[in-house]
Amino acid sequence: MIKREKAPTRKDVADLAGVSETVVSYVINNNRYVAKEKRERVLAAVEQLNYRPNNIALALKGKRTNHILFICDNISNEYFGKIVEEMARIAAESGHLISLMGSRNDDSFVSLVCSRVFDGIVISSTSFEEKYVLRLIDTGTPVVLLMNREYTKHVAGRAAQIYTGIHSGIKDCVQLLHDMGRQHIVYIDRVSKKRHFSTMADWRYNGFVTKMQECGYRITKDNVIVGYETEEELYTALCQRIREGLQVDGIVGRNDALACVAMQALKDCGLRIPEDVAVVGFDNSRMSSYCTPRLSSVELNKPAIAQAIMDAFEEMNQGSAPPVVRLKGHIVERESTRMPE
Amino acid sequence: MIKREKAPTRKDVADLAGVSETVVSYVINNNRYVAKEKRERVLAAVEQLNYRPNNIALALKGKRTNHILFICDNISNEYFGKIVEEMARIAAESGHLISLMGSRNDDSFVSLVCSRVFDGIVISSTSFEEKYVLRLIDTGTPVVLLMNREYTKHVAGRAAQIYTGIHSGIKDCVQLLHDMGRQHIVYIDRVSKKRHFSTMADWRYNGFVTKMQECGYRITKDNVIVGYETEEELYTALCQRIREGLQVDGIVGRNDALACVAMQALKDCGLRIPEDVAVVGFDNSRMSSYCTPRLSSVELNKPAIAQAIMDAFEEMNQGSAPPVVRLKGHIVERESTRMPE
DNA sequence: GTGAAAGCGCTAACAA
DNA sequence: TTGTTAGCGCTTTCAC
Repeated sequence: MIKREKAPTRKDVADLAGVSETVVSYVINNNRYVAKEKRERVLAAVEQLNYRPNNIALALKGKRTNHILFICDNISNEYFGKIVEEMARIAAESGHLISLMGSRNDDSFVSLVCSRVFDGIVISSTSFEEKYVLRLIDTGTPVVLLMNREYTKHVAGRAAQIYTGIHSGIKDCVQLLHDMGRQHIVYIDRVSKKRHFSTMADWRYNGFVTKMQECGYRITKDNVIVGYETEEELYTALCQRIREGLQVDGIVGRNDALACVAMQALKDCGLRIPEDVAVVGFDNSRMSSYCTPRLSSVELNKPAIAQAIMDAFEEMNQGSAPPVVRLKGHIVERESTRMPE
Repeated sequence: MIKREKAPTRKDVADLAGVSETVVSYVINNNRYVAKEKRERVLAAVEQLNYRPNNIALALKGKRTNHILFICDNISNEYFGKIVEEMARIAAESGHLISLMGSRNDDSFVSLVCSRVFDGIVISSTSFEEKYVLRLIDTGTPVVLLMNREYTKHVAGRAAQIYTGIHSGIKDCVQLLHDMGRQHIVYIDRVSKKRHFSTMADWRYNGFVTKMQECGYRITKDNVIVGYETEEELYTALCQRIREGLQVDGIVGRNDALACVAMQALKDCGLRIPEDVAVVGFDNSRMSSYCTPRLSSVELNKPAIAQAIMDAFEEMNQGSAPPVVRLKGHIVERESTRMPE
């Protein structure tokens, strides 16, 4: 029951300009010589009718759709929004639309995405299954992966891979706390309704464990807080564990929100930040400058990430092999790790 | 140079099942009687080839695209993300994709959106120009407007209108401060590179001014903080104005981030919150529970908004007139407005 | 109950 | 230099 008013078609333009549809096509695409005078008539008709080529018809013909899709875990995370904003800025001149979509781990979601046809798909999700990634790649659409996690060999060489700096970022956090002489460093892993546990395939978790070992720390189950479904639950559990004597003088949060929850728990247990416990978050989101104390946090280079994504699509469309890019982030230090004089 | 591997088409299915393409179509759409045995062969072929109808071809035929677009001002605002999440949850069973896109105020953006064809478009933007909204409506696509601002008569009846509770929410803020006996209530308006000034067409500004008058306050230029390009600039200016003796004992922030900036300025000027100045924000975003003191904030009913949007599309697709829906939010009170005993 | 054929808006051989 | 025409994958009369 969807009725659309008839947008002007190529035929309308042709009629108005008194030429054949083909000529219109040539003028629009600028790929054949057309008599100057006819060309001008066509352009005038285009102008007058406010004609725009129908993207859908183009897509059907196997042409570009001018639409790039960004699939993420959590659409309300400002990190993704910022990257998409940057991408949109870059894409504005090439005439691409960028849209952001939350992932769903099921066949019908993937089928829908496949059938809708995009010029490119970027995936930044720790939970989106690799088999689905492969199905997307199989459609022939250029795919860019933001490497939050490891993928198997099946993906290698078939999709662009951008290492955003997550791994080294988390390592920097551990280094920072290590440099402060902290002995009991604790990592706050994701909260998840599905009780999703991180493995070494997860690049944050991996970075933490790897760096801890490099720094000579021994890792026990007390070094990784995991298994809670909500932030409230995490808060409560944290308070309890602290009161029960959990040894902790440094915390690395998987993201800023979790770091903030941890800070809340610490403060409510009478611990001082950073004197008793130093805390670092991840994402450098707005809340890191608004919480108390202000939170040190890893800032990934979002403009560079966005640029790398767009460049990767460009290259792949030229026929090059999917590139692999390695970027780095840096810690923005604030009060939560800065000892008062 | 985009090459896609050939996805199975209706013809492949027909060949495999040994029937005509038409029969396949009938089976898929379930709109004609097909001999049971043939139907099963078709279904089997579909299964075997993992065939999915090509959405683009459907769209070209004027069918649904199963894709709804949400256009917003600021894609990294978690408010939009939450609404889209809810919409996606509702849409999962009807098989719709929802995607979020930042608006751009120019012809080419609108043309691109028009030509891409969506089943529905929701617009929540204070800056997206009405003429562009009208162009979108003119394509025949059902449009839902989230009423952050006023539109002219040209839009009325042609697009669904959802009043999210912004207007009453801001009024509630003023009421709350009024009830606390505050005399000098200040509204922090948006920061904007373009030095965009709010007018009475903006529903937050409008709500503030209206309610202030209803409560009998006199409004001077000191009651509206406006005209700064960045949050830093706002912070600096605020500090200076406070030191110069700005009269203020209540603040309403256009959003949580601005309220937080204001709190920072107040604290840094030695004022106590809420004793000296009570502060309310808007959006009830995560930062409102992480800042110090925790910020009271207006929570809009995002699940209800999402439901209203999806219902509106449903109705419009049934051929009903675009509905008008009025929702309400409520203030989540926290420390920033709660006087200690 | 089923199939042939037209056509959605567009591009790209191929002919003229 | 320009027009004719055959499709891209699909739906839907309209015959059979």
